[in-house]
Amino acid sequence: MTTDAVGRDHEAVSQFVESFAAQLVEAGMQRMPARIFAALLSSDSGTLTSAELGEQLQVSPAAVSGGVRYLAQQHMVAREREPGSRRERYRVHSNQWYEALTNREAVIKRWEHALREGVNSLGPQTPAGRRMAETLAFFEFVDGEIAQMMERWRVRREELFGAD
Amino acid sequence: MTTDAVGRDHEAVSQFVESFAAQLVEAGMQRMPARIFAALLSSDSGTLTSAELGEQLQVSPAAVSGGVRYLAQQHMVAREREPGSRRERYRVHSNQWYEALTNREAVIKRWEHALREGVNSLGPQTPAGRRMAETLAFFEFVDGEIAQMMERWRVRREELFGAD
DNA sequence: CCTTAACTTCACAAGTTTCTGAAAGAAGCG
DNA sequence: CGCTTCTTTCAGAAACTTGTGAAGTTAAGG
Repeated sequence: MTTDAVGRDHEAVSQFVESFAAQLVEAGMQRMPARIFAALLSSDSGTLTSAELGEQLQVSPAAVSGGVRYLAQQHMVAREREPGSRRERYRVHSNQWYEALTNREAVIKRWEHALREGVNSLGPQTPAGRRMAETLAFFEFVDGEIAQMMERWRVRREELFGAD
Repeated sequence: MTTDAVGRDHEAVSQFVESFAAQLVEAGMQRMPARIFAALLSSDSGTLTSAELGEQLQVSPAAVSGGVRYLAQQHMVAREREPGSRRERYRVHSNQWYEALTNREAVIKRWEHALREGVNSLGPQTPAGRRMAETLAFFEFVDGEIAQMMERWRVRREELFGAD
């Protein structure tokens, strides 16, 4: 097993990056953002520069740029400028990225909006309209529940891993 | 507004179907399954035949076949054979399809598996390994919470809409 | 058991997405 | 203020996806 000075098994890490990225793709994320994100996740510092990403993933600077833009929009990574350099570095917030995952706030709101439209188009007293109203109620319910769940997770997390 | 005998506004319904489908697409679903699903959702009986779907969505039987196969695999629709006919009909279970949505059982399990691999590849005592272990714990937590949440929803649903 | 209606599969064409190289755009540093 | 280094934008090529028509399969009903 080929390891570097700090004992990192590049081969195994790269394999993990690709397989985790594949899961993200399956869940609907675009390939390049997924690979970039997985690479960041498996870096010890949680940060990588654009050049490091390009190197590790064997892609052009343009691809990194595009992928990072998407991730930043989704609040899954933060961009930081290294002081005194034109180098940008991208960071995954260890204990916050998966909160972003469940924080589908915007997505859920859009669904709720579409469903409300549906209830109106179909008529609230039609069978289809009633089905839709029920679904809408479900999303409203889930919305509130998720917030509470994340609260419980923060408590739990502290128990398991100590203060943040 | 053009309506049929039972007062359905085809124009408005079709518009809803397309806009709801668009939301599903945005959330990662393929276009054809999304459109088929939205059409089923907005039908009063909750069922449509292959021919009806093709007609309403203006697509070939082959496209319907492919889309339905996907939806059936995801347990979002059930196939029923009309007795005494070669006609198949597809049904959305009004109060169960969105449970399927949250029932990402298989997806979550695969993520957990990938993360476990990650912890091993990176080493549980490395910073990256620890980050991954924390994420894994999060998914395990969510897994259990969702089950409880759905239980609460069933109670809530009964309050709101009566027994099923 | 043959006919026929219905669904499925498959090869391919059209459309879309994704990545690249090249050029343009910022920003540190002399 | 201009040189240099890094990032972004953009047009186009390559790869992938998606939907179609046509052929193939299944099963009802005579």
